[in-house]
Amino acid sequence: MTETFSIRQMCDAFEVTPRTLRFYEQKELLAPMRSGTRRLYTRRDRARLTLILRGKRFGFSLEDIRQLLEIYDREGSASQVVRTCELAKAWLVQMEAQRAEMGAAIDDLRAEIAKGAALIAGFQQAAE
Amino acid sequence: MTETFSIRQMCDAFEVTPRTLRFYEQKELLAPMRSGTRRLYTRRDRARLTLILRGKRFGFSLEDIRQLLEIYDREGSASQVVRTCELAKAWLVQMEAQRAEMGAAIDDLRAEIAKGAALIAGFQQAAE
DNA sequence: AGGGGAGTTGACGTACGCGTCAACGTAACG
DNA sequence: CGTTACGTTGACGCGTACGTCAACTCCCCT
Repeated sequence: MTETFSIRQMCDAFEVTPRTLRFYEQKELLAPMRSGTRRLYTRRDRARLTLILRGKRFGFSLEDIRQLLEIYDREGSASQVVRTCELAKAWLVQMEAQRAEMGAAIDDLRAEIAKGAALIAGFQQAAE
Repeated sequence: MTETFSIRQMCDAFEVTPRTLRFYEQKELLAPMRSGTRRLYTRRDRARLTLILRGKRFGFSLEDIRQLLEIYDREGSASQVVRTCELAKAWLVQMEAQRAEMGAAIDDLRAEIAKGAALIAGFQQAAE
């Protein structure tokens, strides 16, 4: 039931190269099991990789993402959980700010498109 | 009234180094005027730099951003404007997708924080 | 005239995120 | 038993985005 993936299956599923997966492992973002020397990726590894690729799309560094992943690793003492929770809240603030800025950028771009559309309409009018 | 900035004033205003501004210029993201050999940054350059730094925060490459900046450069023939407008719309789709994904990531993180808070509440209960 | 301070152009160095070999292991198939 | 396929560990290379000198030019000020 713990369906495991080979490195190739992971690559096909997530559109990354083996090099990338090994690199993430070296950077301690992933820690797949081994069957002999071969890597076996579990559901947990797939969840982590999803978060890694998502983080990258937002422009976070792998080191940033490594911190973030710790938040999703439910383990540790009470004080550890408290610390992690604080860290998570800090991330939340960051991400909400970025989302807001993205909204502003989208509005700007929309306005620019509207200006362009108006220009085009002008051209067509002139051509009639 | 075309208040221009020296390179140092730009750096202080945007928290970047001279090297960064010269690098952006070399990559044709900026094209400040010159007074002799010295760079003079106009309002237009400041607007562009704002867009550049914003784009970087979203994880876009400088080459991506160079494309984006063309959209904000209102100049050219009818067909040029049409082409630019199409490009802008493609960007809009991309950015809206990224914003949506950011929303999902934020929700995930919020849920994780809630789980942590529940755990902490449990610890406190046990300590009473 | 001399000395600062700000700016300029190379040129080399560096951190990050992988790409790309080479050389080897090993499990399976005919 | 050979070979074919898949996987492994180094090790070096490369593109991006700058940092960090060095060496020189201006311009201003006393």
